[in-house]
Amino acid sequence: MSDKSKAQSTTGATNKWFWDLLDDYLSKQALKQTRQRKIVVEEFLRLDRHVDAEDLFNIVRKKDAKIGLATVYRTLNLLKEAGLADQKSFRDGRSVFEVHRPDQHHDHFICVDCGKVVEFENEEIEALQEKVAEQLGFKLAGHRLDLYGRCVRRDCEVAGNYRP
Amino acid sequence: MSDKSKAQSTTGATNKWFWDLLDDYLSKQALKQTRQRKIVVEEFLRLDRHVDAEDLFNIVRKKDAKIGLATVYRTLNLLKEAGLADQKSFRDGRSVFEVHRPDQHHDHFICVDCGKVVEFENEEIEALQEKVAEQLGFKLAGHRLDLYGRCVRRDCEVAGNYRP
DNA sequence: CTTTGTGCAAACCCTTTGCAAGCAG
DNA sequence: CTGCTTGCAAAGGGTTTGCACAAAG
Repeated sequence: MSDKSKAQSTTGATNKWFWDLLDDYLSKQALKQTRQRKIVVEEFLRLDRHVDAEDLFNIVRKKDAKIGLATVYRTLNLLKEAGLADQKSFRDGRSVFEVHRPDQHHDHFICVDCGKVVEFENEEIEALQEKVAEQLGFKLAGHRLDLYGRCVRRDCEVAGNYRP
Repeated sequence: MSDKSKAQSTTGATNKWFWDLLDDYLSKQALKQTRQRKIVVEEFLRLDRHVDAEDLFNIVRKKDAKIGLATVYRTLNLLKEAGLADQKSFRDGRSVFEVHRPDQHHDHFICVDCGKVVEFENEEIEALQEKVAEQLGFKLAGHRLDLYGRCVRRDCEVAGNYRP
């Protein structure tokens, strides 16, 4: 568990790297920069947490009521193609997206009672993963680690709503 | 990476514990033992690997052409309720089921090119997970670890077909 | 201008559900 | 007999796609 909060800013200021990579990708693929894309990405970055398409859609439509859900999906998929976002599916059916940080990967702890998600990072585990991959004769490209359990909160009484 | 092959048999012989628990569950819940359920569970156990509902359906219908896909889904969900099977979703939309082994949990390595899945187990990682959970103030109940990478097989050229 | 992007709605895909008929207990 | 189960088909819920119009380069 290291200092995971240092590099992240809630403002868009430190996200220049993201926009740079995105611009790069767009021009290389001869894709276009549009108002809608800009809004979706801005909000995605501003939130800076895992969101599903509909979450983001509801936020984005406040900025521009005419943006469609399909555009949000298309933009998120674009980011995924560009390697700038990761897609995961925690619960069934619905999947969530989050900014892909090449340097600073984080894993998740999900409370099986209230569904709360806490992010964490552990270098020892990451190192062991590399080792395991090597032993198996694979070249590791990425991973996903979700821990499930119960958080020790008084207000966490919503038992049974979420089964991994 | 320990001796994970020792306890598993491909025949149904060592699966008595499973049937016992299932029978228990059924009678306690006043549910019924039916021909269809028996066939679905038999094949599920015989395969002894992660399968999606349609996979299993295609196998099961060879034993009984009249079994419906819905029944397969219902049976798998029953096993999940009973705590005898785990459900995971590797790729989008489709989820896979596998026998829940309380004693012997395994994680997965998924080739991002050919989609091949290899199971592994690493006690050090598991131990660290406990530690992390404790540090976060959680009580660990389970986990899911998927490693993504490329396998070193000559016949693995199916690049781009699978993105985690 | 040419080509990509957008909105809308319909199409898709996996999974669940309603219903009448079928069986286990 | 009672009520859980099944098959079928239709409905659901999230995601994608076809199409005509809009807009970026």
